[in-house]
Amino acid sequence: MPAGRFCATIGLYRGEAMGWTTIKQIFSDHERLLNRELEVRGWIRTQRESKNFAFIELNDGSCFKNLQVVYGDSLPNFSAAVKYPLGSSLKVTGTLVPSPAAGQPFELKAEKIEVIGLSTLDYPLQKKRHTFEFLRTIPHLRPRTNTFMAVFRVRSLLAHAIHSFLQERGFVYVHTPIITGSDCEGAGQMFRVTTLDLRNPPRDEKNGIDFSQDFFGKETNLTVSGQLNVEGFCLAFNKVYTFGPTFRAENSNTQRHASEFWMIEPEIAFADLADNMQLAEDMLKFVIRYVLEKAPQEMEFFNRFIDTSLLPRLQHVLEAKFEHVTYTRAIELLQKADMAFNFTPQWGGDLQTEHERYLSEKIFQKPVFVTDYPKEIKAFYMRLNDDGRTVAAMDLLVPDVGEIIGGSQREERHDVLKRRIVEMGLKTEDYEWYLNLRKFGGAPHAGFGLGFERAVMYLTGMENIRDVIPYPRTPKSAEF
RNA sequence: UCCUCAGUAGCUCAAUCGGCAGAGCGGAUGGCUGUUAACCAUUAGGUUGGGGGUUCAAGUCCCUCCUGAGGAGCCA
Repeated sequence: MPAGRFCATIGLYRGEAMGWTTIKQIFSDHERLLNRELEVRGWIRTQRESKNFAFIELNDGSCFKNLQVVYGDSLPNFSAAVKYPLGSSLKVTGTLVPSPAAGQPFELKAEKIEVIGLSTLDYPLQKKRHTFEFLRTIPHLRPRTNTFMAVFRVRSLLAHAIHSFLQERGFVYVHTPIITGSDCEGAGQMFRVTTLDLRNPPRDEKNGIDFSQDFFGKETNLTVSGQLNVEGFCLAFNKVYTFGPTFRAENSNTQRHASEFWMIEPEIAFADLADNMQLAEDMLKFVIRYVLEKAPQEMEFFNRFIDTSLLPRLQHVLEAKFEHVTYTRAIELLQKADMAFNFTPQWGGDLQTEHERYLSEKIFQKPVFVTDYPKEIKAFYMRLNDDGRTVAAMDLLVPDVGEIIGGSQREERHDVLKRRIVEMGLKTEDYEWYLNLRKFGGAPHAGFGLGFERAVMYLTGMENIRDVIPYPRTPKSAEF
């Protein structure tokens, strides 16, 4: 049968019960299922054959583990089956029996092996280790590998964990717009959204581009943050959050940056910076605990093959109280450090990556909140402290990943906020609606942004953001 | 965007001073009665990222472009 043709009868989806047994069910209920006749459906991960018998490692996606299928030359299609290429999808019926060999407690002794979809000999995934770089060239196939099946299951669980944590605490999920009409969100370069003919755009009287003829009648872009929008909902619902895609057109080429990524932005009213940090710490601990509980096989795999210090480190984070240090104190600690930095730590300057790493990995060796940065290096909406020089901002630095959370208490005083907008060289008319939130019953409020992919990296030990996004988008790369 | 490194068989890599382009894995063929990245034997497989240049001779040296990785900046 040629590849791409289907021959076996396809079962219908029947809700939770699929009409056949999943490998997950077999692993969780193998004592009851032993010596029973079962049907499974999955893909050949690997196959080993001898003269009169053969083994297939079958994975059906229901769980991390493979099911060993054993079959002999009593099957009429034995000689054909040993040549089914890796990746082929099968329907196997047989009896679950105890395995006589070490390596697996049980196996499926096949009585019938039917091809659902044959693969071909040029299937790119081989019975050997592949580099992540190579697997990035086949993002549509890499979920069929151990590592990526584990990564993307954890990614899914982590998303659920975040929703669970926030929903259980009464947070309202707000879908802030992805297309934004304001170019003033203040977080980097944006992707333009337009239906104008780029080869021949309409011109205005100054020979500029006439955006009044564009789809929305003005310039529009993809969002770089939902924060400003969600603040309006925060001052109605009190506890709110966004969780959606975010787009940055920065030409960033690092392991930690992507052009399209997901971000979680909780925002709480009648709250200050300390409440904000407590929320961040509780949330991070909750989701770590959740993923460890729901994906023990995957996490064990990461700890064994990706990062051997992963589980001890996560356990340590669960037990530790996160550190808190002011920016001013952090600069002092860095200046006293017995370490030759490429950039000398100096009050008023940004913390360099090397400084952040030194703080979280050497001095504290656990997650650390750095707070109260100089107002000049932070966004206009962050609340001005009483000293007049710093703002109520916080960054959470974690070992190995770096900045995973950035947040602040927001400036709730109308006059101070207006002054800060002017000081930062921004136009007050662009922020009229935002200032109005302070005018019509404002309240102290605070929030933060959690980079979802960075959290996935932190929980899995994966070092490159391109390996925790199904189809990553980075500069010069938007294939598939 | 800047700095550094890399690109050779399907994959992972080697090729000494510029001198016949190789190995392992994967594939094919055969063998093997319990394999676990199975094992043993045989075998096929190449526009050395693209373009240009130097040279009797270029995978190797020079120029240029493309792609990838690591670091920096920006940030989540």
